[in-house]
Amino acid sequence: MEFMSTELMAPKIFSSCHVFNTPDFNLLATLESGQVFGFTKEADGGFLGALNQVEVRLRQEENHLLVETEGETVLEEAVRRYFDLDRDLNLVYSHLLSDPRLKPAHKAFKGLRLIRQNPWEAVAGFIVSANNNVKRIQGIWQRLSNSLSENPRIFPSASAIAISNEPALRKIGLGYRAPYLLATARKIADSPERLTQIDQTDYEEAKELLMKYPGVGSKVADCILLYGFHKLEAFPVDVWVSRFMRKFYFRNRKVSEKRIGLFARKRWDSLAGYVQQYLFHAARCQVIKL
DNA sequence: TCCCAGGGATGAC
DNA sequence: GTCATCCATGGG
Repeated sequence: MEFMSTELMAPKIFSSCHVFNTPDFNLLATLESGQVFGFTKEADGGFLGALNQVEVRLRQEENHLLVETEGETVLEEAVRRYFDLDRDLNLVYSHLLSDPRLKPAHKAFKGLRLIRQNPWEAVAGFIVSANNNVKRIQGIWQRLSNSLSENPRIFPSASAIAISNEPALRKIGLGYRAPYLLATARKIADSPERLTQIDQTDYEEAKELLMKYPGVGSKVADCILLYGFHKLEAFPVDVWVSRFMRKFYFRNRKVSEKRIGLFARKRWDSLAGYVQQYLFHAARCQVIKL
């Protein structure tokens, strides 16, 4: 499969660097916890990618987040909003610390924050994520950007994918997800307002609306609601979350993903999505043994 | 080689 | 409404 890795591309030189005071932030955990697929880690620990369709290099030095961009294009407010920097995480921590099963996740990943990414990118990314692994999703993300986007470092728009075709998407490696992504891109290119309206819709109805898009089932819809619309009661139940929840809260009984979601919302209420992110990352990284 | 991965669509019941 | 089966692909 031929695709240009970012390392082989001309090295990007950024002209300006913005510094953010971030006393309770963990960039590494935030970007490596499976919320976004478009950032590639560099040798010095920095990350190259795009934030709101703007190329950036991100780096953390102790209590400072450094955002390199071309010109003065990055708005202060946009970055704070993207990384949810103005949230007091102590409410999340109180959930994690009051439960011995979740404590290791706090210790390992304190400062992990939920990202508010572009809704379309969340839709596309998590359609690709179905029965897939993070490494492969990232590769597909890069190849979609390289082959279908005007700027190969930025993820293609819905319209750009809409004018593609199934064989091209299969060649990129989407497999059986190719027709799903294509059909959904075309629906969203046709009426983008149907997607953006979800922002003002409550969780339950928003989930139903999202599941009308091909390739979007219950779990993917929850991911889109959590990472694309910042609806924090969303509790995506993938294989890792399912294992964790069954082992620690359901005595290893087999329970439906729907029941797990209901249980989580009852227990952690409007912060269920945040708790999920910590426990998913901890389970997947084996910080918590399952 | 087999197993697994941030599951969804479909059809049977 | 729930449940089994099938679906591409590549990393481990």
